[in-house]
Amino acid sequence: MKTKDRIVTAALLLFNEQGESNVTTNHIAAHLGISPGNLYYHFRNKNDIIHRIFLQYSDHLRKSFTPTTGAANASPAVWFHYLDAIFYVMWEFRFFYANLNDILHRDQELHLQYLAVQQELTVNLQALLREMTSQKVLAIPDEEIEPLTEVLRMLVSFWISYQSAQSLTPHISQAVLYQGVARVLLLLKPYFHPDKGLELATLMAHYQVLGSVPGDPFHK
Amino acid sequence: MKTKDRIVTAALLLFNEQGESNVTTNHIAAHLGISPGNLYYHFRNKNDIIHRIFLQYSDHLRKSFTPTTGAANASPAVWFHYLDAIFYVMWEFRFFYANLNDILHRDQELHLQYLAVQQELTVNLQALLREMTSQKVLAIPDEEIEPLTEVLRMLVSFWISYQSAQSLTPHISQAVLYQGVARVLLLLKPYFHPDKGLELATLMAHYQVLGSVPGDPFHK
Amino acid sequence: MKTKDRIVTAALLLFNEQGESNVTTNHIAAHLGISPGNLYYHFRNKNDIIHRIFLQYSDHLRKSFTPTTGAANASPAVWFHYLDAIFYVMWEFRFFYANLNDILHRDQELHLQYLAVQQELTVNLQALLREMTSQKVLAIPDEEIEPLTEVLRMLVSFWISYQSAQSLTPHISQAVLYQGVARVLLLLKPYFHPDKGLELATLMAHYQVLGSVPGDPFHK
Amino acid sequence: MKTKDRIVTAALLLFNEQGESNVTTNHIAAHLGISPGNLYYHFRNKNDIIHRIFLQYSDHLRKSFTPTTGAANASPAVWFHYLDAIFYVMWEFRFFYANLNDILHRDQELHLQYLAVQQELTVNLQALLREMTSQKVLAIPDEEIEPLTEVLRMLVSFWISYQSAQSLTPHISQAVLYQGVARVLLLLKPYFHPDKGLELATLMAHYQVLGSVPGDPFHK
DNA sequence: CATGAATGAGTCTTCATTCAT
DNA sequence: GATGAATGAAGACTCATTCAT
Repeated sequence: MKTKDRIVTAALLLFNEQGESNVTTNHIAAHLGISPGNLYYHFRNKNDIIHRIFLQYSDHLRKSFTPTTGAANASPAVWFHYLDAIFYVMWEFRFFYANLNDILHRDQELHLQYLAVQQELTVNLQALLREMTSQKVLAIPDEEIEPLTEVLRMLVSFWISYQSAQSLTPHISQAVLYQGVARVLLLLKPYFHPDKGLELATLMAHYQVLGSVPGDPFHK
Repeated sequence: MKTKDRIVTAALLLFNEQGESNVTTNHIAAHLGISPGNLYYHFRNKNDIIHRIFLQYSDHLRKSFTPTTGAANASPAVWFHYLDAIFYVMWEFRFFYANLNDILHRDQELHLQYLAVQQELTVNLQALLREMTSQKVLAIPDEEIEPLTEVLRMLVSFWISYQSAQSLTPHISQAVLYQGVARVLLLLKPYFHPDKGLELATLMAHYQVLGSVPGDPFHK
Repeated sequence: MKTKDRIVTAALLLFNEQGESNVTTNHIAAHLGISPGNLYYHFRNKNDIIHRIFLQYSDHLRKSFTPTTGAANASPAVWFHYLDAIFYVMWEFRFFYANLNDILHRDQELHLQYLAVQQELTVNLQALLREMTSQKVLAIPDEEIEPLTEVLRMLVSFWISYQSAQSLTPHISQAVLYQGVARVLLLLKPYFHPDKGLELATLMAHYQVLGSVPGDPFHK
Repeated sequence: MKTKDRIVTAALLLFNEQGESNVTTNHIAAHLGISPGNLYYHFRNKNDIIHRIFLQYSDHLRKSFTPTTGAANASPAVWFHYLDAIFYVMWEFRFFYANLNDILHRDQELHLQYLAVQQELTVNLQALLREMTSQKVLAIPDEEIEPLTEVLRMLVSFWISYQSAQSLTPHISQAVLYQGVARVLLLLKPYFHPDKGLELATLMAHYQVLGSVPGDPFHK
């Protein structure tokens, strides 16, 4: 692996473990056993590293949330796909969610890119909900689509922050993130078509189980 | 007003205006025209000031969310009271919501107090929802009370952070907070008893108007 | 002596001895046995210190070059005064002359102040030459007053740089500065009225002697 | 053109444009599209490049200021030649004049070469003035030849620095350099033989025109 | 109560230079 | 000849906190 990639990987690891603000460029360099100068050879500054990580993040988002049309959206398999994708991004880039505002307000360029990605997501999510409504999976009044997508985005974006505030340690476990995924379903539950009760129950059960792993295997 | 109180007031003002992390103890002292030493005579450290602010915060919360029992909970006046109280606390202590995790994870004692208050709130909120359900205002299945309160708490706790992330400036307007209050209603809407449609519509209209002040009078 | 003044004095000393660019804020602090933080308590940054020194510099200039009118300007005593003042400022702030452009182009505010002082000086110097011309001491054609003042200003401003370039060590001695003063007289010599030959010769002899001290007593 | 020469050419260009201290070895390499390692293959270090530029500089000087003997020195054509040569060297190596002391005191070997060239120049210049005096073009008392050559050298060596200090931008235009050439004539004017008034006036007019180009064509 | 000077560890960043390939 | 990754010492500056008066 190239040094440049090793830096990104190490930064992501340390950011996720210790919080972005507690990880200095010197920490990252020391962690890799390279000199600070070398790190600055590959990246102009710390924000530049975060930029690179953000690219990975938005790539994942774009790949995972390309909307499908038609009957596919009536299949639980597709629903699993989306919910798993939510979980994956939340976990892999949890430092980003945990320090969203610090990071965005320090770097306007990144903030603009973030807003662009959010805008795409909003459009896709609304299309998805409308499609599911027309597939008779959901029954969401048209005027509620918009506020609902907003609440859903907010839930996903700040679930980690919320959970971090609920716990004395800033670390979050995968289980806690699965609980967040389950909450997404909870918010949609009132709108689910009665016919789909069984499928919905299966989905919810799935993520509730994942969300209740007693001993978190990832952090002691 | 005593110096000690003036410090708390000034700190709250500056924190809300500029963000807690951007306000140093020297800023606060300079703002009041006192010496940093004097500030440290009254408070052991910066966290100690935040502690005092937090006391005001939790006092407000406790006063405002004491649950009522019986028919009172069927009255829109009471609902207004709660929603206005939510708004008030969000606005008055917005710096706290904007930097929740930074503040909590730096100071375990404060964090414990925060969790205690949240626990009280959770109990009260659940009682309120149950009471409203028994008053035939809402119809929330018992097993959904718990997750719903959690989502509501989360919505209120991170609405400011969410909105800050959506905007290029970290400043928050009152209008934006009223939109958050309106979202609380939105989440409850599916559970409202059909009979209460009119009252609900009035409530929602009220906060939507407040949330859509075109020119924000607080920040240009 | 207050710490703030001690910092200015130490900075001036070290700047003059080692060159402004070779003296860091940490050097200054270490030289005084104070912490870097303390230095930054008294001054916002390194330029701020230079600013303060520049104030002393321009104060001296303004005090020393207030022009006199009338017969006084025909007296050798007054000429000595001006030439000694030139020497004093060159010596006391030699670091400034030695690094003029680096310092000015790094700090626009200082640069503007510098230009303002230079403008004053130009006006005063031109008035002086005209006065001496009308007192029959000099005979400078009116159209040459302007370019001549410019050359004189330039000579004084860059004499130190010039001499530094001529020597393998960057240090300059007082003798070398006196040679600069003598050069000022040299440039004016062609314009001196024949009647004043004796006075001029005395003046020149005075500064030539000072400029030829064999062993420089100030630097080994 | 060989890489080694391309490096020298690029370095000179960038130094003149941006100032020697603002141009890193990496800048030069990047400007040429070569690697820093390659640059260091051809030159031991940054000073080594400056060394090479200095060779060009001194070659020009030596070629241009070889003194002529006899009647040739009474011809305005020769005077033009010398003054144009002064201009050419000032313009082509302006970075060197702008940072003379930084460059010399960093590199003793270069400094020694510089002093040697200056010594040659001094000898040649004095010979020239003496020759012109014996050709009845100038009338300089023998004891003033020496100090006058020194002032002239100083004027030429620091005219750029002086002008840079007078302007808020560090950039220098050709017009400004022509003004410097005109100042050389100004300093000699008092010594010019009355018979040569016409020729002198022509010369001065020539360089004054060049020195007063309104819109500087080289920098916007 | 109050002053304000002082501390010092820590942060990001730069750049001439080296070296294995 | 050339690449480009790597080094490391150094610099300016910040800020919560302490302490003598």
